[in-house]
Amino acid sequence: MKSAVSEDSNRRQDLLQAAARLFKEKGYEGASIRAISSAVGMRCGSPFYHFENKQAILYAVMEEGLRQGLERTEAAIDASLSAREQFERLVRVHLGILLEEGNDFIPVMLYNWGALDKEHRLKLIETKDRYDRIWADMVARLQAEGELGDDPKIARLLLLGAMNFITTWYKPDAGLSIDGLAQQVVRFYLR
Amino acid sequence: MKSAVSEDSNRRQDLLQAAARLFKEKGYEGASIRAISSAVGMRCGSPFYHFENKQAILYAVMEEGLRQGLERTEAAIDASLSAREQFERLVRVHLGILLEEGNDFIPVMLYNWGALDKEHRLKLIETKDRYDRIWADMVARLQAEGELGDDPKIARLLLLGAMNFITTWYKPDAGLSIDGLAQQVVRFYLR
DNA sequence: CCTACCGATCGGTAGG
DNA sequence: CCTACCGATCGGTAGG
Repeated sequence: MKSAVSEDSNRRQDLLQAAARLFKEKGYEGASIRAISSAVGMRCGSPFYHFENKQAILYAVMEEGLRQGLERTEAAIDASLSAREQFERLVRVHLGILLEEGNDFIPVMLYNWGALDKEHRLKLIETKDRYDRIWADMVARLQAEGELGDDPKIARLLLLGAMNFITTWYKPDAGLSIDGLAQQVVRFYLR
Repeated sequence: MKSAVSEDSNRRQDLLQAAARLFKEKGYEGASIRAISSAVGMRCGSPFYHFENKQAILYAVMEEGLRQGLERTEAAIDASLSAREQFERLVRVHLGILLEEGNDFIPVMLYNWGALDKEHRLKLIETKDRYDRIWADMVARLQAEGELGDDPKIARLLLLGAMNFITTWYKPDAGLSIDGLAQQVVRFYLR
């Protein structure tokens, strides 16, 4: 008897992981189905047993990223924490989502959003909004303590933008840990 | 008799502009030579009269961006300004380089750096470093007045990252001018 | 999931 | 800069 997670879904997950890594490295158009297939030891026709087409793979990568990211982020919320403590946690979790090994899903979403079909985009917006709301609340708490500039939308966008852009230059082996980076980010914004 | 700027270089410039716009919109791999050609009314073989290959177009786009950007940025430096005034000017210029219509060169560089050949990349690093030095000096001045977090490298990267990421969501027609945005950025960082 | 294959499109070239 | 073309690669499919 097979386990609850069937071998089929294992292979599907393998494809998703490989696709995420390659989409992040080379972009959606730059990563071919052949490259994704051979990264998991398949032939170039086989991914279409798991996904309808290449767009569906891109969509699944982003959906998986949002699912994982929202789960981790919501798990980091604790009403008993001070604003500063809560901020420290959210920053650390967000940087983990962006930079930890194997976490290529959200970077793919950030930098290949324009490659996704409009209909697929609409299906993700609701989840993205839940994300944004968490950060909007966080910014509101910090502003209530006089900690950030006064336009809440700009504050949120600049804050997240600064973190999101780290994806483009961060190298795991350059002597700067994600924990260290998270501390620096917090110290930069909350003095 | 022809003018100093020959028609040849006009067509080359047209190609560069169209390539920058399409690379920004669709990414390097997503924008075909055919699309770039037809955007300027050429046939698909003609760009190779002006450029050796597609990589050379990408390189030329980035080089043009750096050239224009550095020129504007250096022109904005004025030793008689206060740190805050200097910061306001640099932010405005940087946002202009990123967001003004027709300024697609630097965004292409920021988001397609990985698509450029290693040898080409090396040839641009010197100019990029001049850019970074200007901002490093700016950050040092602000820190000397106690205005930013204390790690200079992180401060520079987060500051520029927050601005650079604006490229991914800014829409010129959404009621937020670049001037207004620049003011918000300054107010966010220097309270 | 593989084999064998398809039409379309790609970057690039020769010759004018 | 166009015409006409090339080999390579692409996403995707039928049949098993």
